[in-house]
Order: sequence, then structure tokens, then C-alpha cells
Amino acid sequence: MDNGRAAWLKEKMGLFRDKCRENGLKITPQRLGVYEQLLLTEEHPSAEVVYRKVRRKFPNISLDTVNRTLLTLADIGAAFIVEGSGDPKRFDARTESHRHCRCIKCKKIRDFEHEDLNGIKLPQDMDGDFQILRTVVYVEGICGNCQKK
Amino acid sequence: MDNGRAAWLKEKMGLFRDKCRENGLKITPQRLGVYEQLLLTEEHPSAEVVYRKVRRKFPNISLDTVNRTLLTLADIGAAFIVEGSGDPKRFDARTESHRHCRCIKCKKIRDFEHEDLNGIKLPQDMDGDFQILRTVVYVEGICGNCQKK
DNA sequence: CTCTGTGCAAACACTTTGCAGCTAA
DNA sequence: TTAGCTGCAAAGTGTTTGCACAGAG
Repeated sequence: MDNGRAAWLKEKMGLFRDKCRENGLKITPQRLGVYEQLLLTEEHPSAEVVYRKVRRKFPNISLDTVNRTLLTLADIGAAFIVEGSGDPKRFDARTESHRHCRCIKCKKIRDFEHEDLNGIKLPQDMDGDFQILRTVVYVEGICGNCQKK
Repeated sequence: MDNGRAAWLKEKMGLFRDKCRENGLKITPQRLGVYEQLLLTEEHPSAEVVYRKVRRKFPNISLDTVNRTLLTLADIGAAFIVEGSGDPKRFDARTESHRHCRCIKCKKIRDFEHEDLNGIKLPQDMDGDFQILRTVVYVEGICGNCQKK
């Protein structure tokens, strides 16, 4: 099992190097380290968490580098920013069921209704004991206004 | 139309007063002002934006009050915090399609797969020109661990 | 009168930016 | 060699907390 995982890791790292080259990015030890830690963790870590892990291997790495590297990874598609996180809190007084669509450029949020989304059923017991409070469905994209620019 | 809207607003504000009483909250001008602004706007404003609006009517209100009031509104169910916003960015190196479920207490995010969610179709043209980049579906709730506490 | 809510200020957490030196290609 | 990357420091933004006073009940 461990062997399989080691091989998987090696392959992933190789693909990552390729991806860096394709995008004209230099292959630095820090970059490799950050990516490796992100691959090896099951959590969906914040920059801070990655930082703490990477520092075991690169004691001199800075939090900024981790931060910038993670954003770079997201840029070239080697990682994702977990949906919706990061911006200031937004509030909504509409209590009826409705959906949001958010422009990633100007951050505007518009409401919309869509039938298919309302009927979604989820596993009521995920691994036995996760109490579901709400199911979030929304759409991210670029609004007409921002496309023109 | 304006009359209809005025009546609607009056009714909403009345219900809000009731809700405050039910929850043992005092009815203060600031609280009413914040809620009213949130009702009247179509955007999904941040605390800052609400603050600027409310200040036209209550020049002495502070940003903190707006902030706290909005959180209180969310607490008693008079408003919602728009999904996923507010926390630090989180990253994920898994590039295959999968879903997240997030515990609102400990902020842990776990992956899960669910068939129904993958087939979702969205209106390809919302109001004509919104370019959809991705459809986000996730589940919020309380994980087994946090329920025990 | 009492106790919650408000306003102010300070602390805090996370992110972003500028710059000088370093290093992969 | 040189363009891009790193590390450090500082500033910016949004949120939280502590406390004294004011105002709702």
C-alpha cells in the first residue's frame, strides 16, 4: 500500500513539474514542497496549515511564499480554492428559498430560481453522523458587465 | 406599486419586531434601521455596505453595531449569511470532481460523492449574459465530533 | 431600576504589496 | 546572465473583544 502511494505521489509530482514548465514557472524547492503537502493532506487546509506542515521540511520558508504559491497553484489549475471562502461576510434578508449567482470579478451576487436545484436529495446520513443543516448550491461566473471590460 | 411596497415593508418590520420579542431582544432604532436597509436592498451587502446605507438615517451608528446586529439577525433567523463567505481561503489539490461537506463548528471539510449532484444542469444563459464558470454544491452542517460537545 | 445594546478603541487574523537579494534556467 | 522567486517588513482590510455609558423594558 505504501508503495502504491509513493508511486502515486511521484507521478503527481512529475505531472506538476510539467505543468510548471508549460506555464513558464520555475521549479523551486518551496513550490514543490507546498504542492506535495497539499497532495498529502486529506484536510482542505488554509495557507496557515500548509505553512506549518511545509516548515517541517523547509524551516526557512515564509508564510507569504506559501500564500503566493497556493494562489499560483490555483492559477495554473494544480489546485482549487475551496468554494466561496475568503471574502467578507455577506448578508441576505430574503428568507424564501432561492439561489445565488456570484460574479468572481465584481463580487456582485444576484438571485435566481431554478427548478432542478430545489429537488436535490442528499444522503441523510453521511458516515452515520453528519447533521445536515443546509445544502448550498450556487453558481460562480462572470457577469455581463465584467465580460465587456 | 410604491404603496404595495410600503405595505410590504411595514408588514415585514412588524414581523421583525415580533421576532425580536420572541427572542428576548430589545427593539432599538439601530436594529430596526439595519434590518430595514437589508430588506430594501437587492444586493447581498457586506456589513460595510449596510453601514453606509444605515448611516444616512442614523449618522451616529457605528460599524460594530451594524456588524453585531447583522450577526444577531442571522442568529434569530431574520437574515442569512450568504453561503461560504467569511473564513480564510482553503485549498484543495484534488482535481477530480467531488463534493465538500463543511462543519460550521470546527470548520473541517470532508469530501463526499453523490450521484444526484453531478448531473445538475443550469440555465446556460441567465439573463442572457452570465458566463458560468462553475457550479458549486456543498453541504453545511455539524459533524459527529462537534455534536457530542 | 435593571440589564441589554451601543459606541469607541484596541487587538487580532488574514491578505496584499514593495523591495532587496537569491536562484533556477 | 536574468527574469522570476523568496523572505522580510509594513500596511490594509475585515472581524472580534472589552469596557463605560445610554436607553429599552
